[in-house]
Amino acid sequence: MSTLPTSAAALERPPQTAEAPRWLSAEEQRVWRAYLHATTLLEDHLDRQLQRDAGMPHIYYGLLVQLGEAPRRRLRMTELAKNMKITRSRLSHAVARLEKNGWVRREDCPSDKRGQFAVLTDEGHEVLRRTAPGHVAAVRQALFDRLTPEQQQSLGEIMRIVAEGLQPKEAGADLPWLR
Amino acid sequence: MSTLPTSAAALERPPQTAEAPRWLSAEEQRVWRAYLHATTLLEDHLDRQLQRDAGMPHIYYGLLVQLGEAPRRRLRMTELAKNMKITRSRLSHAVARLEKNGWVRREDCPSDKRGQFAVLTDEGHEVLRRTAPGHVAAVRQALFDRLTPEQQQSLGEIMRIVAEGLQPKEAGADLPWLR
DNA sequence: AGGCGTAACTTGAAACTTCAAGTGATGCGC
DNA sequence: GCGCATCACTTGAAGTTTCAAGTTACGCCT
Repeated sequence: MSTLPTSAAALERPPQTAEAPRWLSAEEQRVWRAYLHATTLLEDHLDRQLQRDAGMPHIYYGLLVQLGEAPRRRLRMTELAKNMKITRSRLSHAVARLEKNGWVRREDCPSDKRGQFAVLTDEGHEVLRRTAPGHVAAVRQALFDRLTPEQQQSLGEIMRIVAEGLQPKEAGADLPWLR
Repeated sequence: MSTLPTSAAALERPPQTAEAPRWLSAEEQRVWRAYLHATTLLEDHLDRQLQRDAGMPHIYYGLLVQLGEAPRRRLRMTELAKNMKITRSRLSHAVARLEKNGWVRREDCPSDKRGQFAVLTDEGHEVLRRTAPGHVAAVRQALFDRLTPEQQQSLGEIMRIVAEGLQPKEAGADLPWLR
């Protein structure tokens, strides 16, 4: 296909900029706005809740959770970034901050000298233990308590589909989505 | 109630920290993780799309859209912040940046000297006109094209419920949620 | 063994957000 | 018409994220 003459190529690629854009219908707009409102409000809500009760934003808390669930409470940086859907750069800065707090420690990977483990410290584990109940309560109150079981299930399906669609096509390949 | 003896008060307020926290079930966790993954990936995706094609992050784009839809292409700062579910402070900084780009202009409110209007400039309108099709396409591709009509409807309902729950209880009152 | 493309991770600066404090205006009670 | 609590908005600093560029190590190819 890429070897076709340019004129044919131009024909087969109807310039998207010239196509009449398919605007969102009134109903689609309502859905999209609701999505934006709900996600902004919820993120904001949980950020404040955790900043207040645990001294860190929501995503940092998520990092500790990941580490807490991992074997030996440690994860390679790239692995952790992948689990949390964030860039390595962002993770580097975040771990640096968590390290200053004494909640995470870095360890060299013995088998690959480029590699680093992020390890949950005992202090980190303790923070998690202390603040997890409050956080779960906040999530329940804002989300689960307001939805019927059917809605919860539906939400799960929808979110899986969306996440799936935005993720790398390849399974075991490298991580093209990580910048 | 607040005048009861402390012992009774202690009784009537079963210390929430002592209650056995209702952890998320395995299924609830799956839903919650899917939600977090999808929302992070989508936000990231749209931020990149708009940064690339319009030179601004998603939320700044949203501000322009709001202004574009408003009568006389202008909105009071507080109104705009409320529509977008962000704090006034954040909006102040954002508008300052958009002003530098020449996409928004501030105007004094004649009837209330404290007030400011954010006004969409012609350049701002032009940017919107030029980049809207691409953005709609991105939203469709990431979200609507992947969902059945039933799922779209369900998503709308769910998100309305969640947003509703996180918003100020009072209708016409002031804006307690704005910090 | 020596290159060389790439992987894993970090860094610094610029952009953005949050937080607390600050500036004037408003309007209401007296 | 004078306080004074509140409102509308801004500001600066500290914290976080992005972006591009950097460092070191790995693995493969010859």
